[in-house]
Amino acid sequence: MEWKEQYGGLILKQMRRLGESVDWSREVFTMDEPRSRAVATAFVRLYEKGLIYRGHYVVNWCPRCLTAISDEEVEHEESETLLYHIKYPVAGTEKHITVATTRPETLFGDVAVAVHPKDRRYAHLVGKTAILPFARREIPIISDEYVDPKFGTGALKITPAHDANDFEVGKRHGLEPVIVLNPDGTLNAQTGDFAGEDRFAVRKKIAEMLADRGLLARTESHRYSKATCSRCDSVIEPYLSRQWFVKMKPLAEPALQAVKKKQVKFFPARWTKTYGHWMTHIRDWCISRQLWWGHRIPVWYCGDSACGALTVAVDPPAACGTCGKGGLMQDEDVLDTWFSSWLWPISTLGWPEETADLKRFYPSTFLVTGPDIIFFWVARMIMAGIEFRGEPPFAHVLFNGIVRDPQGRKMSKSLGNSPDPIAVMDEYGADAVRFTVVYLAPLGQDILFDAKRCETGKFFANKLWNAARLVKMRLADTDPRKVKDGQLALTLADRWILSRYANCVKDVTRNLKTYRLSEAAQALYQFTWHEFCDWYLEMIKPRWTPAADGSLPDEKDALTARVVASRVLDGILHLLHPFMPFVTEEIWQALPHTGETITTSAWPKAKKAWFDSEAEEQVQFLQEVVTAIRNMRSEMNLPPAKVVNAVVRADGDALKALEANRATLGPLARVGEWTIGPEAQRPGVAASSIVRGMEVWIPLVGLIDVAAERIRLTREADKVLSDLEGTKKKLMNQDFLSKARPDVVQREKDRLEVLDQTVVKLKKALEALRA
RNA sequence: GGGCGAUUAGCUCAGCUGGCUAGAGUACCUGCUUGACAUGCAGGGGGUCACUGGUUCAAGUCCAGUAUCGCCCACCA
Repeated sequence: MEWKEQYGGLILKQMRRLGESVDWSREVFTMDEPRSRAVATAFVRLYEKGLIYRGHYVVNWCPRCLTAISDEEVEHEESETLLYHIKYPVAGTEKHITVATTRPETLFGDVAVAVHPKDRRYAHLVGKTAILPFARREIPIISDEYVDPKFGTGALKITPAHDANDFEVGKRHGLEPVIVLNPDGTLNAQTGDFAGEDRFAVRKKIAEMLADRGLLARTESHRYSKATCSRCDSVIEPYLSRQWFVKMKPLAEPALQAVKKKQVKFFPARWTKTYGHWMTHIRDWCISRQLWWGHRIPVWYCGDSACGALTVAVDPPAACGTCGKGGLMQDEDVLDTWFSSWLWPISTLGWPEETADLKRFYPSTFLVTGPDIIFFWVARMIMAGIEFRGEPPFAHVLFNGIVRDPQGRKMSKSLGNSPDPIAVMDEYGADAVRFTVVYLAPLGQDILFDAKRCETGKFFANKLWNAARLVKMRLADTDPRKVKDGQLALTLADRWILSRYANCVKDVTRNLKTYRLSEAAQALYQFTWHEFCDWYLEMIKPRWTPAADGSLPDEKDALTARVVASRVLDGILHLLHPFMPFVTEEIWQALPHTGETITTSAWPKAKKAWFDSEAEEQVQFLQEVVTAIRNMRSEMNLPPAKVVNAVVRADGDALKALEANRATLGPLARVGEWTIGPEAQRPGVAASSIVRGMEVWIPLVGLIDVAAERIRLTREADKVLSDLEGTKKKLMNQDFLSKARPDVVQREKDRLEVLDQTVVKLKKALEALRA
């Protein structure tokens, strides 16, 4: 209980700090009374259905934990060991039969030597007996299909108590198993002089002694998969003991169907294959543990040896269910922790009582977890849900990637490579950590996590904070909620940001629906920073920034900017809220808002009217012009403070767009005077750039670095020429023209035209420099 | 032995339905005390998309195979 307070408390603290959205009033503990009752009830019901049984079997035994563990708790690792070829003398002859084993120390537990029935090499020995070295026991030489004649010597020592397959072979031949190990992995009294010594020490010693007696034919190195305990890393011993098991096949079948029929859907879908494979090859689940911590097995044994019956019950029975006598003893073992975990979806809702919660909340919509516990937990929850409630506990399962350290290793206590989440949050902030981790983790992909990467989220939060600060400041005492659409006059920039925003809403919402959280986060990051902040907030500065005397260029225009900016910001806050709950709530509260908390306010919707491809197209063009001018300025080493003039030769829509947005473009490109028109001429010495086939010049008398400009233009021309070549090639291809989609063909044609013009004009610009 | 993932800029990775003239963050170079933000702004260099074949008008994207790394499963001593 102390342990629970300490570590359970830490996890809860981390959850609160991370801002997890949790109903804290429903916190329960796996060992509390209602949950214990659920566990006992499940056991009793399965027992009564004949799905739980007790028996002697070879199980995975951990000599350090001193308990049986399930197959899932065993880890396998490719490893190298020695394969010992040991000669067993054949009784009554001078001959030997040589067996191959990796564990010579278990020879004391041998009860037979087996060969394949069709193996001619050994046919004459079947029926004879072999003499076990040291043990002075004779054991039969038998034949069994199980033996692989091609492995080792083709003769197999049979040790039923310490090998699951040998156990089966032994059973077929009516051979009594001999246990030679103590629970702690030392040899037992069966082994005479070796009793009390560790299995690995004995292995070495036996090998030496066999060699001394000429009974060790040879050793060879052998690759095998080493089985270790997932908790303590000790080498697992197959060990014959009495344990409780759950019969899995009947439970697995409906659970397998539920996933096949998409009643339960996995994200990413590939895990359904893993699940399906495991479910089809499932083996019975060993649920008893020889530990002190856990739910006791709800089984009582009659104290009367004449009766000896067992009573299985949820509540401790007063008397034996068979003979009615008292003095019952409860089973000493406890249950595998997963035996309570698999009931989690129902036990937390009050099962086995038919509670209101259970009726209302079962089944739930989805589960988030790691793929490393798909068998331990997910599969078993589905089985338990169907078994006890008649339907699966959830519709969707999201499998997160696993967070690894920068070297790609799994976070583990022994490596000490897992950062303390609280410390990371202290350094970067909870929102930053949340955002960064989601941003970095594509659906189901493991991520290499370095705390330093949380800068991404931290800087982003800072950016958002400052953008909000600007909006709040410029909003002055305007309350955008009270402004009617009719009071607004949307400019191109406004239409553009609303359109981009609508796209962003669509994108984020769609990605969230399919659990592509990282893509949703990236879309938000991109939109917020590089469209809303970098462009929109810059574009509207001339409109809503008051002069020194507090006056605005145009009241209606300023109002429109205020309303659009604050609406888009409000939308961003909502979309971002699941990723960064703290900072978004804080900002939202500081701005005019409706409702108590952003958490429960409505999720943004993209209004159809906002999608405006014309505005997007036009602004994109203007951005290209601005970028071209910035590029020229930068390459010509013109300081940002230096205001220059610009000349653009343009006509048609381009001309209109430029004319209409002079005031917006000026500050962005730091251009003072614009000369725009179809007849505009290169102004003598100038830097030039071609945007969509139109020439843009910056007159630079006395300022231009001719050599630098020539290099820049040449580089530009090279790139355009190679693009041009590719495009030409495509358009000369008859198959392309006839088979490609018409819009694709048209796009290539348009591109060709623009590129052609660009090349011509770049060449002209280069010539002009020569003069 | 089976299954699954990964292989794209120096590094960490996006790129879902094939149209990419291949992106982001970071690192790097240049210039900026531009009245929200130097946790910032602007500009720039940097990639034969592991390899080999195939399908297609068109492949980072689809198919087959190969290689390397990683994970999971499997009762061959």
